[in-house]
Amino acid sequence: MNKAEKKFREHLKREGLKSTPERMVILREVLSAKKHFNADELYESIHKHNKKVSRATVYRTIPLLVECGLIIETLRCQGRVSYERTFGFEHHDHMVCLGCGKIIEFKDDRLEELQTQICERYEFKQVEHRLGIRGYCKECVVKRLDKG
Amino acid sequence: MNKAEKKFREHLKREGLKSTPERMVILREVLSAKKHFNADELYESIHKHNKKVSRATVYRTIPLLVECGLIIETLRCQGRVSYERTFGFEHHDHMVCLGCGKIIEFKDDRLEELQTQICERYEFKQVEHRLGIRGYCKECVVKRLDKG
DNA sequence: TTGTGATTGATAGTCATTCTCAATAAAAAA
DNA sequence: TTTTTTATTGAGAATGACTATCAATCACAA
Repeated sequence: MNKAEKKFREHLKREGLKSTPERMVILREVLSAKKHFNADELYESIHKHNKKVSRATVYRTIPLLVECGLIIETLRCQGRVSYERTFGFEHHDHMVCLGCGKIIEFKDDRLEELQTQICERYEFKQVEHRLGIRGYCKECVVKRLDKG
Repeated sequence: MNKAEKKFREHLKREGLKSTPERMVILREVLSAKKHFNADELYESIHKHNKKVSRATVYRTIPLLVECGLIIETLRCQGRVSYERTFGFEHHDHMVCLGCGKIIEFKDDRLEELQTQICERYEFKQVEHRLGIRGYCKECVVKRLDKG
């Protein structure tokens, strides 16, 4: 049992919920998921490994993982909610290329500091923040120039 | 005919699209809309003024207004896309209170500058950016303390 | 072991949004 | 001014991501 599983089990117990095998399967899949994933991708990934967990169960488990702090909701892609792991990862932000859909992750301590100051200015107690920048990666900038 | 309408008409013409009365009605409503609105609110607002424009037309027109730079998509509220005017407004960002839903708008030039630098670092040509901070406003912080 | 209530699976339901298509209309061309 | 072209409309059907339902099962506390 790894740390993430332990964290999840404790969270479930604290909330008066049960640690079912399905929930553990989903967690395991999340821990090996690619960087950004949506509910459907997670469901399919589980099924690719011959684990039979219903789609509804996947959807139901996601908010539990979010509450537990193991994953967060991140950039929407094609209007769909997507998630990424937070367990063992540092907070970061994203640039999304409108051309090719590439996601560039970045972290800048100055940004973190500035956000903290801004929140203090408004006496706002921050829980989470997200910066999303949309535009064109360098490859697409070149491509768009070529196209005229 | 005001500047926004002129801008919209020119954009439509440039794109080989038509300036229909319905589109102008929708634009007028957008210009008098409250700060943040969703498609349904816009539709209802139009109907409150006895203007008969179909819901589908409202949905169809929104992306045109976005392309034209008159409105932008902004914070999602209850999973629904919401919009706000950009015409005649400065870019700003949002803090959303998880307690009461209040939206605090803010602008900080240091943030704008930093984002520009970050984009330069990655050679990313920025089209738009959004920072959303979620947490608790000072009233809700107090309320939550009271509750224990 | 028993009892309780959470959880599952699979499908029906929901709802914001988009699609369809015949009729209409904006605007360019004649 | 009239005709032509094609974009656009309205209204309801369709879509699809996500949630609700419910009988059966199961995790876990006693």
